[in-house]
Amino acid sequence: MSEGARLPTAAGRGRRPARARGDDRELLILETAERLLEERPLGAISVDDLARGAGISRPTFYFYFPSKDAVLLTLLDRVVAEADATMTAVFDGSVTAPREGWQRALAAYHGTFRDHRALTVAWAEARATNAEVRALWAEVFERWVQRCATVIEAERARGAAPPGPAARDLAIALTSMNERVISASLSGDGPAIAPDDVVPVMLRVWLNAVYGTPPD
Amino acid sequence: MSEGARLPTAAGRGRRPARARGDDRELLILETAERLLEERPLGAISVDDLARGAGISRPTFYFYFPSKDAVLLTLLDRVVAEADATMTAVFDGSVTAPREGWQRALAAYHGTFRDHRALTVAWAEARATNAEVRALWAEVFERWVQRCATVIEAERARGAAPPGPAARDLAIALTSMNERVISASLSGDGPAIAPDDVVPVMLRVWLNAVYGTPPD
DNA sequence: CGAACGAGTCAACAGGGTGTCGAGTCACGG
DNA sequence: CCGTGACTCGACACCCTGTTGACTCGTTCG
Repeated sequence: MSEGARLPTAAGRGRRPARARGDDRELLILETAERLLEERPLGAISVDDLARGAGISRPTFYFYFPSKDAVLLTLLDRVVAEADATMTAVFDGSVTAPREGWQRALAAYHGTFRDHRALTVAWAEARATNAEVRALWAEVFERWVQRCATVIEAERARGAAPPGPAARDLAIALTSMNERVISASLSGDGPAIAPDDVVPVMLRVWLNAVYGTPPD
Repeated sequence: MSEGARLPTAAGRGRRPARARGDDRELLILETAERLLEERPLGAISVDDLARGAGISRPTFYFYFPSKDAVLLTLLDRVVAEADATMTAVFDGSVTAPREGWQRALAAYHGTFRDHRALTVAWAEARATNAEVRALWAEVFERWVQRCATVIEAERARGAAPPGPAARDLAIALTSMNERVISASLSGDGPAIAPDDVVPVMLRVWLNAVYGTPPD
């Protein structure tokens, strides 16, 4: 099917369409993966499904990716980049009140994952069995923890927050909460907080944990 | 191997050793599973491993359990029963101070899972792919949430705790934190809180979330 | 032009896992 | 001794993964 399409892409720019076909296929595989993940869990998607979805045979799939998980990893790298950008913007943005700063950070965190529901759920699933996925998550988690720990220490230093457990431990505990609460809310199994209440509830716990009775 | 063993068990009691052999085998499979889980993750254990570990062939395994996950489920049922017993004891026990009550509850929660590290990690892994495991966990989680929500409401009613987010939402958020923090601490991948600090840190977050600046 | 090359492609295979079927064995109770 | 029910497993059907080797087809270069 679609045999007639003979690299009409980027024709005007001329000069060597090298790997034009290949890039298309790669993209198609990624899109197929994202599409299939919307309708069923990662475990129910085979390499053959991805290959056929992209109009190629299974062996050809392996020409582009070393495994099914590698496709997921590529997809996740994008989300990670997006999340990092958002996170940096939020942490560097001007904060008038502490409450507002934390609120914005939590909303950004929540928003990023909510915008990629299927991917987030698949991520959680793959983390259980794939070491690379686990490592990628650990990396993201660690960055978030460090930023939060830094802020908590700053708040303590300027006397806005009382002393307490090691800032890092507190950050780990609270970030763990975020992760699990959001994951449960998105995957929909088990008791979960209603989507619209996720951020307010988390915010409340964060503020209490960092400041005791919250400011304002 | 061990062919010579000809049901010498329960010989004195006489009268039909019906299913004596079978019960042994079933037990042996469960023990094998628990033993193998100490040394490698669930995904790296095949039905054949379980069967050979119990000295039987793969088809015979299916006489006792419908699948590998069913073995895990049986193992988990025991832990759940134990956890429920502990939990009930803790919640019904006399509490002199609120702080002490929560501290005891969190320590019990943490202790139950720490005492079954391998099983807890396997549980988390299986939850990603198996609906029954997910359902069992949801049940346990829900019971814990309800008990906590009830206590939070009682504390608010008697004026010990200030109003805040729906008690149930707060309970879900905090229980989610427990789950993830303990799971990370036991599985050892990614940033985690040191084992001995898990309960103190969680306690601090719980008290702040429920009471604002904690009592005492 | 024609050989050489590299990207892209896939049928066929090897290997490992799951779950099932049917034909057994064996110890009792009638 | 003959059934019956617990128990056992060789062999099979299937599904999935990852690899191999041959093949097509543009491009490039002598």
